[in-house]
Amino acid sequence: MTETLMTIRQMCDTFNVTPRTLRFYEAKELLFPIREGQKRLFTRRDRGRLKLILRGKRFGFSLEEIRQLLDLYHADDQQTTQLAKTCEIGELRLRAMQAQRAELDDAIADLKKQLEWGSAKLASLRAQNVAA
Amino acid sequence: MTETLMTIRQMCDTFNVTPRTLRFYEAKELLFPIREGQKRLFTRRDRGRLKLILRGKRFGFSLEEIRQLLDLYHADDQQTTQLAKTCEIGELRLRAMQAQRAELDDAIADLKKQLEWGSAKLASLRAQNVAA
DNA sequence: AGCACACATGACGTTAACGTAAACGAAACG
DNA sequence: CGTTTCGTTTACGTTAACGTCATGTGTGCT
Repeated sequence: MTETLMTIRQMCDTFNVTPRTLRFYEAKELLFPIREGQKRLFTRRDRGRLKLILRGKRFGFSLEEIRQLLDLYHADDQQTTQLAKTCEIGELRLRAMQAQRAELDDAIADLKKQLEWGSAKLASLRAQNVAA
Repeated sequence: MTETLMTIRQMCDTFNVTPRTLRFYEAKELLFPIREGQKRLFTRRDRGRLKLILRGKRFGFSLEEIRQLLDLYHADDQQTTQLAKTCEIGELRLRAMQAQRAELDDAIADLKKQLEWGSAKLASLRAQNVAA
């Protein structure tokens, strides 16, 4: 069975982050480990959130933005109004991401073209070198 | 005719950036405006580079990474070895971008799913409210 | 008891990408 | 000629996301 509670070290090993990072996320209210005396114990919920945090970061979302998204992902107990608001945020974020994907596609195409040009140029330069 | 040289203010208005930004980019050797006395005058080449800089930034590329890409984009006068190196950087960057695109697609799919779930939940909540 | 070890809490340091303020030169305008 | 208007340099301030001590505490071995 996957232990239901994990120490800070187990978390670090599992997700490859430092203790400092986990404490920082707690301070920023992204995680809510329970306390056993002085020590932190991370729940299954915390692990779920951390997974999403790390993915969010890979796209350059700020921690603050991620916090808003997390609210959306855990909206089970929210009131209607609150849920509506978080959905709205999610829609905005979705559009932003789609726009970003479009731009990314553009940039990829551009870069590809440049690389082809570069290869061609390289080929011609090498040909010259051989000739000389 | 598009003026071949632009003042810092014209640049700012055209690209929606601050003078500080342009001076900063010059200090970082991303732009090379010529000097008329004390003042900067930006060339067509600077405008091209700035456009690419701004696009790069939208993907979270650091200015340093962007500088390397710019070298690739303006490699006409490079030596073979240098060109080969910049091409290599470009290839790496391309793979990174493609990977990022894949992750972005994943995240978009996830978010879409969550939003559908949210809408459904909202609908059922509203139905309850009407019933009550 | 003595000691290592895991964890905790400050609090200051770091990097990137500018913002912002001070202090000055040149030019254009009334 | 005085003063806005642009522009310049120098330099310190700022935010995000942690890193890196310094210092303190509770726990389990031996």
